[in-house]
Amino acid sequence: MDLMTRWLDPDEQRTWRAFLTASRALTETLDRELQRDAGMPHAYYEILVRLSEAPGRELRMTDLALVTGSSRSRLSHAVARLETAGWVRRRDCPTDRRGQLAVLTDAGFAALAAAAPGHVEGVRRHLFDALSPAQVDQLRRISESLVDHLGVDRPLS
Amino acid sequence: MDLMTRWLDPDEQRTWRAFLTASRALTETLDRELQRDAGMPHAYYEILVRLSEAPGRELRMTDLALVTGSSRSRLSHAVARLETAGWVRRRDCPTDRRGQLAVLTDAGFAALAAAAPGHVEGVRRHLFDALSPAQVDQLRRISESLVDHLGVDRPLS
DNA sequence: GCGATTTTGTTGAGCATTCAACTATCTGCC
DNA sequence: GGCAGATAGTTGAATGCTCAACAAAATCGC
Repeated sequence: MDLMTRWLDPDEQRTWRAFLTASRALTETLDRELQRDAGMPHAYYEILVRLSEAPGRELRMTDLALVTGSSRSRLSHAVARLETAGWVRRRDCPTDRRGQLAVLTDAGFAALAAAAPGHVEGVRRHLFDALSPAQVDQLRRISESLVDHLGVDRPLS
Repeated sequence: MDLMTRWLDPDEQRTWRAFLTASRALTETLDRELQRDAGMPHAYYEILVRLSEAPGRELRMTDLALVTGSSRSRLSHAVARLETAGWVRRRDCPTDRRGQLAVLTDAGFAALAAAAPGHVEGVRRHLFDALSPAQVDQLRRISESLVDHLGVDRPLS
């Protein structure tokens, strides 16, 4: 009955489980550190980062969802929360009356600036310090292959 | 003020963001597929897998938390849910009166058997089909380095 | 043995995410 | 111009996770 299923051989199994364990442990560790040190989950940090890099420090909700790899719904809830924190505000899009722009406030920029050094240090410690330069290069190629293959090009829902 | 911070250079930045996007997209895609096709999140699937591989199809809660990389609390909530689904039951540990054993039921095993082919196919399609054999090997080494480096050896909380 | 500490597992509150449903607006087409 | 369908964003309910607090039982140190 499983004649169609391309099961994983032991090597693949080992690779898959190691990858799962590593990526989960890494993201959870960084998420925990960020929550502890800056009072925000990693998803929110990413929103602030992307806004800080955008011209005018503002982005359309859909574009922000795209670059942060989240669904519209998730982003909508998240921005609502960031708005009550005073780190982001919304304004109407001038060219599309359906649209909303999320704008990074000065307080949001300050919160990001305060959080960044510790977080970057964490990324370096937990990821880059564990790998050789060749492995970092391999990881970039592998990740970019996966991103291409998965077609990460639209909001998740 | 940032003299101490080892910032990421552009290559590292690119690697980090690609990795983040890839691992998030991969896990979310598989999670969504599993939820759609088998009615369970990936975390629950993993619990069933690990129980199915254990002698007697049962494990101590702490050990199960360890191998699934979850906190005791998460596991406790999850097993409670799996118990109401009829896929797992609990029994007292005979050698430690504090302890609980999570036991995979026949219904749980059947649910796992039904879910596995589709999920494995998804892993192959979304992960292995995107990579060359050399890259798979690299990914294994990289992931194992990370796991070692992160010290994944105890429940998360 | 016995008190201090550790370990095991659960619980409840709060938060983040998902999913489906919904409104409002825009675009394409005739 | 006007209608059909697509797109933008929000909402609320349900689900899962985190964190801190807790009870019970085991272990350590003397």
